[in-house]
Amino acid sequence: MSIPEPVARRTQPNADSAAEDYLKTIYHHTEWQSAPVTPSVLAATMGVAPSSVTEMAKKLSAAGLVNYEPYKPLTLTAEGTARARGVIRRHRLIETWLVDEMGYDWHEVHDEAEVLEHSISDRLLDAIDSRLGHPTRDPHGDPIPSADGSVESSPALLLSQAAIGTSGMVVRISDRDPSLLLSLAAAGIRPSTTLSVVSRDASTGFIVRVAGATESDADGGPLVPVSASGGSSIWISAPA
Amino acid sequence: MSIPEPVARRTQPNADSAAEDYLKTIYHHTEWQSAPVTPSVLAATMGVAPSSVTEMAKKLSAAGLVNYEPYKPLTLTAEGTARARGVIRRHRLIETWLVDEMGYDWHEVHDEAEVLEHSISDRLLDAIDSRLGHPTRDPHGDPIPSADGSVESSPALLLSQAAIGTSGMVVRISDRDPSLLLSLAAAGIRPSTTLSVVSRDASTGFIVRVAGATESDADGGPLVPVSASGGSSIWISAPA
DNA sequence: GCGAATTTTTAGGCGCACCTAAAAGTGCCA
DNA sequence: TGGCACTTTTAGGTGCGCCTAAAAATTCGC
Ligand SMILES: [Mn+2]
Ligand SMILES: [Mn+2]
Ligand SMILES: [Mn+2]
Ligand SMILES: [Mn+2]
Repeated sequence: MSIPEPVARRTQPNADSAAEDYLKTIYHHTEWQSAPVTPSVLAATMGVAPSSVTEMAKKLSAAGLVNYEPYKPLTLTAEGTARARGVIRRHRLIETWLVDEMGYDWHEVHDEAEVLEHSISDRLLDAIDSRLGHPTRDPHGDPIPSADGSVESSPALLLSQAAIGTSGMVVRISDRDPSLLLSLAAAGIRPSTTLSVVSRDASTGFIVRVAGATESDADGGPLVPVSASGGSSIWISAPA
Repeated sequence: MSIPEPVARRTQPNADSAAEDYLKTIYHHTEWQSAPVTPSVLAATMGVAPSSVTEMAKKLSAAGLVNYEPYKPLTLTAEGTARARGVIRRHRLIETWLVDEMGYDWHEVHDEAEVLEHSISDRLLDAIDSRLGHPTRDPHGDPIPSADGSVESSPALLLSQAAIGTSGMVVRISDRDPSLLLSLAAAGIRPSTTLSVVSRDASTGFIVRVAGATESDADGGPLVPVSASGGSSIWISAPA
């Protein structure tokens, strides 16, 4: 007859996933290019109003995660950086798991990871990490921060900033645009593919030569067009 | 120089996970025992104030998921039942996955599933379901609703309601109390274990005899004490 | 069948993460 | 150096899911 136990079920639904997304986005902006992260930039990236950024900036500042002074760009504190890397670690391990074990293709994983990164426990994250053998790169070539917070950074060059004739290995491709990922996969372009820049035109886009999987295909594989926006989504290894 | 794309990142954090938990809890109350689900009962189970239940009841009623009339018990509409089963399907498949593939023990999975049940996509749920071979029972013996919404129900008897001398197979053990699960596992009691009720005392608890894994151990295995609350957490198959 | 105890609903608030509109600050450049 | 465009902050407001306290309805014991 006992009432079914007042189970303290209120595991708060989603903790502070909004805050986590702000931290992650601030970190992201400094990860590859490093322009100052102003409220307007952050607002545009996150799809919120600038005033929302100001509000959150104050909260994160009060929590010691963000350095905020009115009218100045936002930066992460050491603690904020650590937290951001934690979220990114989750995101990328989840993406890797989805591709390696759950039959997802690389263009399908971003949105799922965007949600799960806030829900998964440390325990489960560790289990995934172990199963995958502690990977250091996600399916898009992004480095996976290690559990202790260190990140392997490889210097890279945006395709849009490479001179004609430059060649290098694809290091990383932004996972934000699924259709780009789909078309690049079709063209055989993935992290570790070797490319060379054949032509570039700010408006039209680029043409790259894709080296075959084997080195034998010496003087070049197929020519592939890459849109202008694709050019700002592909990083190649910086020439030595 | 382009601003980093106004990605419509607002995948709403957690959809309506609160609503899902209400539906699930209402369903739960009718799944094993069927007392009327009043606001006070629901409030106690969910750990919220009764007034919160009334409010949510109105919302769910407006959404066509719950039948609500002031001062009457809540019931689920057909649509509400379907939704509840969907959440429960997610919950139990996640639990099964955690135990079968991720190295969790059965007493550790409930809380993780409580969160993930609201975050996982249909796509991922299907992938998990396939990997596991479309299981029909979770680690605690609870039936997993199928994708089309049907549920296999096996008539069962609460240990606390079984007469002395009754024996039967454990069909299901509530997953709400991890410490109970831990001690039952230590005593070798799991779904499909055969038990017989040796003694019962409403206040002290119960003593059950656990049959060995093999039938050979005919006239009985070890005697195990079960607390009073444990008695309301273990279901055994109803005698034929 | 009536009053008291209990349950349920209503009323009014709170924090969160968002918004729009208005005010204030910054910085460029004529 | 002053004006003006642009950015940022402030002010005030919304919906959600929760709360407490008070009011209303129901139920139960006599
Ligand atoms: Mn996210
Ligand atoms: Mn990625
Ligand atoms: Mn839940
Ligand atoms: Mn279970």
